[in-house]
Amino acid sequence: MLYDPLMRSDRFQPSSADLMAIYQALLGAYGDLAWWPGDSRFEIMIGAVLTQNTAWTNVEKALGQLKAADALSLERILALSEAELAALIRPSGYFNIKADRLKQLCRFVQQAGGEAALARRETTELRTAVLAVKGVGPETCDDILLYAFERPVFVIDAYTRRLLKRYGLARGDESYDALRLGFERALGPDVDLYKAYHGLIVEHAKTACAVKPRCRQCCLAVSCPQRL
DNA sequence: TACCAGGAGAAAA
DNA sequence: TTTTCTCATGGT
Repeated sequence: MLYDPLMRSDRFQPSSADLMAIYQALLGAYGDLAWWPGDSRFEIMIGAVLTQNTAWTNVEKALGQLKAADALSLERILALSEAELAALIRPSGYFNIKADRLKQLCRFVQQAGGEAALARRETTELRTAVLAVKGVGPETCDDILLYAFERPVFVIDAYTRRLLKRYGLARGDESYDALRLGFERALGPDVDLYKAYHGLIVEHAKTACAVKPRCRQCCLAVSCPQRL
């Protein structure tokens, strides 16, 4: 289903067939990826904040420094001063802001009774609560819900917007929730599919130009001369 | 040297 | 309500 460029509404109602065709094309190109990288639910949550507007390679450095300092835990992060935490996550960029955001997230988890208590919450209630944490926007929230808590919430990022635009399925400026709900309605609640789909989109964005320098529709790299 | 990367919140218009 | 600005390191 192609969108009507003259229709200025916030609607995004793709067909399941269109979205699955893109998924199958990406799956065929990159295979079944083990994604998101992270050894624990807590590490995934921390990584979701650290990766905000930042390349994952820089996040890996920051996570490595947290591990080396034995600081990758709720208790240790809350015990560190903001300056100490900022120094450890420096490679991820925006370290002062992210140090505050990590502490906000850890305080929220602690006040909620821990990860296990959060895991018992119903998905909509959990999403509302996580979104209310200062420094956690919709993408970071949904990274956490999908990959850390395994809830059927589709993650929308800048790559996903470009992908939809290049395939002519969306304008690309629709609201976050319009795009998220469009995926969820078309695909049905499927945690494993959502995880794999988002992972493939990101993988494609990182490698497409090298693999298919002449691709016209799907290459997501900003540096690609075909980008829209 | 300049641009970009798995955003989010505050300030300004 | 919408747009613009700010935060910042590391790779290309």
